[in-house]
Amino acid sequence: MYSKLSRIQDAFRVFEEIPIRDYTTYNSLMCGFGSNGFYEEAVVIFDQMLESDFFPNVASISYAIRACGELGSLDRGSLIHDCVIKNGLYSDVPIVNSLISMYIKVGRLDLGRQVFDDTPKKDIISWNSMITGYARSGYWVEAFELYISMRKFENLDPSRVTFLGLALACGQAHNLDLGKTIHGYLIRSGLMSDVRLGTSIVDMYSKCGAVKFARSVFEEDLPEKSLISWNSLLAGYSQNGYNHEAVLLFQQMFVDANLKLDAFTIANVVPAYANSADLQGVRSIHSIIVKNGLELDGDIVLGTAMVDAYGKCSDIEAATSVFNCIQNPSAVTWNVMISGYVLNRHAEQGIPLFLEMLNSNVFPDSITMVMLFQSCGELGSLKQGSMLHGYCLSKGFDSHATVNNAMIDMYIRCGCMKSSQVLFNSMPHKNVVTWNTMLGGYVKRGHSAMALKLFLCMQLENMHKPDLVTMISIIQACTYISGGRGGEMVHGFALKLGLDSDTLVANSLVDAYAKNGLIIEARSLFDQMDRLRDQSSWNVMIAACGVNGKGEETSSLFLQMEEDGFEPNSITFVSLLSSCSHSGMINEGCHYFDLMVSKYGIQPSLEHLTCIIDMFGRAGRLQEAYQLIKNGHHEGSNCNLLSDCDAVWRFLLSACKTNIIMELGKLAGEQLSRSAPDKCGYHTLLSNLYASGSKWDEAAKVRKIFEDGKLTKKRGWSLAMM
DNA sequence: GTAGGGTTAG
Repeated sequence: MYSKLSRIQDAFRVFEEIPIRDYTTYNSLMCGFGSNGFYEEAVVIFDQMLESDFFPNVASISYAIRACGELGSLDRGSLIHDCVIKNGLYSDVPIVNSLISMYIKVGRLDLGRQVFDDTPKKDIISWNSMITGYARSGYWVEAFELYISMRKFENLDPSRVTFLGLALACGQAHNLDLGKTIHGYLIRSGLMSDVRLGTSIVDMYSKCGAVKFARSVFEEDLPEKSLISWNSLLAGYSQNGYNHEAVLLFQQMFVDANLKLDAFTIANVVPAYANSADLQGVRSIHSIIVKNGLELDGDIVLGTAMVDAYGKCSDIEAATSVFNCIQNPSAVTWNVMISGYVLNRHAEQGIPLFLEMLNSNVFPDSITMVMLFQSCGELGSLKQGSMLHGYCLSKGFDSHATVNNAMIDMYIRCGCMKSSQVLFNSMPHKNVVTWNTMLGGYVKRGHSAMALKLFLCMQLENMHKPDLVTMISIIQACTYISGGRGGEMVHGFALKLGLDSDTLVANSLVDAYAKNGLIIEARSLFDQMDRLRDQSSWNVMIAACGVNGKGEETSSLFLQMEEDGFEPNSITFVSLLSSCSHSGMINEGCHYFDLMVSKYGIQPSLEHLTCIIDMFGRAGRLQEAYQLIKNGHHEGSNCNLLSDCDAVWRFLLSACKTNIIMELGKLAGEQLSRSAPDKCGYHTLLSNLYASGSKWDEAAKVRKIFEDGKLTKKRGWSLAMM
């Protein structure tokens, strides 16, 4: 009685007090433990039973097998399996079914299949368990083969559960065609009115990325919707990048009084907020979690999603604090935490966190390695990266293509092209990302010719079709090869590969033509783009005019851009300002700067300010640039670039040197000596400024301070070493 | 006594 009321402690107390026990006592207690999730306890009772006078009967054995499956305990499960064989229970179908299910739950599909093949008697449950087992792991071929055998050789009719399994197989394998067939069959047989089956079809379409179909099934085919139906559609939106739709659906669910949202709902909507970098949204979800009494620590998936969300929204403190709340972080939790640190410019936390992870006995997976290589690459830490490379070899992670790709990227970022090449050449199973990483690496490091050579190899090998990412890298490579015809060449590639109608590719091509000085070709391609144009296209075209000295064309482009409904962004103004600077259009430049701040409310960035300095510098009117920035338009903002940003001062100082403007240069030098005394770069700049103005004494003085500084440092080191 | 729809990282 107590067991059925979920008051398992009381049940156990009563059990302890019963002096004379029989099968029913043991079985009902095991059943009680099992159905309340106390599998460990169920197994303990089973052990006690073995020691007692009552040998377990079929019911107790099947309870015990189930408990082993839930616990993931292969060893215990196999022991009971032996016991089943010894006692001649192999002809009991439910026992055999429990064994199949247990092996599948502990992740041993092969052993489950062995039992399935060996057993003389099977029923629909045996077939369904095996089909669902394959389906969960995405082995749709095996799942369907079994289904066909079942119909053909056993003449068994499929049940609803069979179709749940088959729909799941299609979803896991992203097999949309087969999924549609199943859907059609369910409609014809009138089974779609079953909420579970209908929901499994929504889920199948969601997993196949066909969210429109998922939505229409949800709306039209489901006469009755459960919370799971809603959650399945929400997952479909969220996982396929339909963030806005996911949020809207969630809000609809939130106001619907008949729905009591659960951890699945929340875990599904969180990535939608996270991927649109909506910190407010994530915070509101956090408060919903608290209000609904859903513990972040209680559901590891939800907790992990929250850590990830805060990380992606740049609130690393909140991410850390959620992470610290989680008692038993999973490997995924550790992974998202490491990733959060890398994203938020704290890559140095990667390795220490990894060591902590190992300490807490959570085994890292291939994604952990990918994250750690990212952090080493970000830090340029070749030493840590190489050590991690060794670790991967010893643990067998080097068999994962993604890990190898991350390693190649790490070596490239650490400036070690040789190692990345060796690794690349040694990889037996490359994928398109491998090629793209290596290609992109050559481009980033300025080895355009090598990139083109590799691109040729890729096509000769003919194993992996170049994709958009390949194309963008190749366009960039061609932008900087000599002869000026790189743009045409790469345009040819894009046409051949059928990638020319992609906006990103077309934008890069416009840029490539422009940088090769072919402004006419750039403009003509830009005009052809028509509906393909996005905001970035306009930015690229404006910049293209700028570098080719066509400053006057930018104003009309800017007007057209606004007419076409694209609002200029920060990058647009960088392009505009740099174009004005190249064409010596100071008045227009000032006008755009003013427009940017007052009309569009965009805070000037370092790039904008360097354009301004460059623009005035070219005319020898640096004092005005200084005034503009100083009096500028950033009053009231938190960040005053002139007092906070050394880079602006350094750029100003450097411009003063070129223009031999002593007073302002000195001012910039003094500012730098105050704000960045440890960085010696400014000494050189300042002494060069004095030297170019023939103020040799001052130049020498600055140099002396610089040399002395170095000397002190050296002395400090020798002292420390003694 | 056995099977049975949904969740996180790249």
